[in-house]
Amino acid sequence: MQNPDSIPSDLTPAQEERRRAILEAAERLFAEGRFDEVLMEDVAEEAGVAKGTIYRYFADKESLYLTVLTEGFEELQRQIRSEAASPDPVDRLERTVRAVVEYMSRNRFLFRLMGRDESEAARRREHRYRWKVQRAQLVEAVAQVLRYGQERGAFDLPHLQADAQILLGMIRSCIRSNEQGLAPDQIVSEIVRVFLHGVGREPSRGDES
Amino acid sequence: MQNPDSIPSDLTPAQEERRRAILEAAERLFAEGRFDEVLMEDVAEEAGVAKGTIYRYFADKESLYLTVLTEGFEELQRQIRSEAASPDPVDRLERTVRAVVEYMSRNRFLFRLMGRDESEAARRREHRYRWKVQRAQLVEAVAQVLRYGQERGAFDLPHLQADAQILLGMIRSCIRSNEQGLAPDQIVSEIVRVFLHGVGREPSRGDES
DNA sequence: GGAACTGAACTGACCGGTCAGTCATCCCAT
DNA sequence: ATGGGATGACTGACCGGTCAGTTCAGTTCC
Repeated sequence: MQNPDSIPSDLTPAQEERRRAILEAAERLFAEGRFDEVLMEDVAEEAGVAKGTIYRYFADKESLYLTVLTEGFEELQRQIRSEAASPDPVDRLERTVRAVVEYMSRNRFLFRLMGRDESEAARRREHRYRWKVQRAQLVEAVAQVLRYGQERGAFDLPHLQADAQILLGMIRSCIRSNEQGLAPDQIVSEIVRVFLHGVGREPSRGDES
Repeated sequence: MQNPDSIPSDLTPAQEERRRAILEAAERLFAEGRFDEVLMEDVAEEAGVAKGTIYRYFADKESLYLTVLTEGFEELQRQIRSEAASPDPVDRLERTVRAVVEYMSRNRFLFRLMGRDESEAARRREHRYRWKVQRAQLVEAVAQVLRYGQERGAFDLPHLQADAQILLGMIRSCIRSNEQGLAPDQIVSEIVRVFLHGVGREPSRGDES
């Protein structure tokens, strides 16, 4: 840990592969157990690597944990940004929601980790900060999509940041609840429906698509 | 822990008080740190009690943790049920949301813990089960309120359980994001607004209150 | 008087992190 | 081409610190 070269930044392909194996193992284990319940030995075994090797790629358990989070978020953000290119605001929203839903369904782990608070994720200042930034960027990516619609008069968002958070929260909850069926497409359309039109039926006017 | 009387079920008022002090201390600490970061010694100190005393009321750390969760949820459910008595569906919804928002703002800890997954909360089968039931009951309490509106034709909810989850998710996210101001009342009304009417502006009709 | 509590010391399991030794690979000298 | 030796990644038994949980002699409260 104190050894400065213990975390090399340029890796050979083979090393890259190992690093990835460790990260994926950690992902899986951290997703289904508490931090203290996940043993470095288990991570090593799951990754098909000796315990000591982990410490060649990550300074310590804490930083392994944080890296899992960070890289997951980065990937998700990339997905969102690459998907949100449609000119129609509603369409763009739908694509964004779909990107998040799909990513999170595929990576159940990140979905769980995402809900945990910064205090949970990282005790150390430096770590907590990275995590906070990460989260903020994700929210911002979503907010971007909403702002686009707002500027074109398609959405009405008095609290843009809060509304982006709300949308993410809706997705999160919906995926969690999805133990009772519902295909990804259904989830996406239900979320978009509620987010755009709400669940209220105006009794006065009888409008429904 | 192996001592069968170590967790007495009928307590004198003074003992009740002690138990509560321990629980509240644990609440605070678990809210701001990871399970493994919270030391029983700290809990004892925070509660103004000797470490050994904790073990007169709780079998072990795990069960203390679970009790914090469980009793918090029970309290929240009580709040919801007592608050949701208005005959008007929308009003009832709003009161429910307010109850949750207020409770969670007051008990930041529960808000955090609530987001954690069952696997996170409790490794042991027995515990995980209790926690799962707890969550389900909370969702059910909210779903109840929605169903009421549904039956009166005020809401349109194709996936009642999912929609209850969505609503809870919205609240959760909104409170989290609330580091940027927003009074509880604002939060409540924004959530209710989005949940009922959505953020979409129908460009065809120009209706807005 | 005795049950419950204190506080401080104690125990021992447990697990993060280490490091001496092993192994694979590559390179150069023959 | 080939052996041998240098380099550095990898291994896993081991170490040491940390805490959950216990114990106990003394105290407080009922």
